[in-house]
Amino acid sequence: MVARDLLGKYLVRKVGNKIIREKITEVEAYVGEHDLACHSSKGRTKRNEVMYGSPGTIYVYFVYGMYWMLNIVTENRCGAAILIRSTEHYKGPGILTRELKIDKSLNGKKLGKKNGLWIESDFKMENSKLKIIRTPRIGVSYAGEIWANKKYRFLLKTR
DNA sequence: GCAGTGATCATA
DNA sequence: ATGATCACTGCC
Repeated sequence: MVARDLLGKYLVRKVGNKIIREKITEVEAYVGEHDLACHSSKGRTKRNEVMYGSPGTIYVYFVYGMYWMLNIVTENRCGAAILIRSTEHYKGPGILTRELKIDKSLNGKKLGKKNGLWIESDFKMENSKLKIIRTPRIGVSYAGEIWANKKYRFLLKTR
């Protein structure tokens, strides 16, 4: 699963001359239209349009009148994506995007240096076994018992 | 525990 | 046009 692969990698954000490099510690998987917790479960709309793009596309959306959520599309045209929930220093998806200055200008763009947001891997991390914890996803109780309880949240165990 | 906040979507 | 909902956060 792609969600696991993102854990321990570095999310790199360049804004102006500043580069922020943050280790990803928490992600959630949203696996497609059949996943009732996934935005694409209600079909294709203007908001979730970019989820139907190709892997590596950035899906950013706005919730609760204040927060941007950062997702990476993982599958070709299935409406599936990974939510990046937190990194080493930024706990929580809303704080992460606030600190990294991520907003809808990145929506629909591809990960890559030219767009100022990309993923880098750490050689040491690739060769070490990561301790990963799985739990149900956060804030998706509306999805019904079956989908709300799926263990699609992945955390890096730090000690 | 819950208020704040505004885009988005369904209903009309 | 209106109203409900929301992949959250911070303060109680």
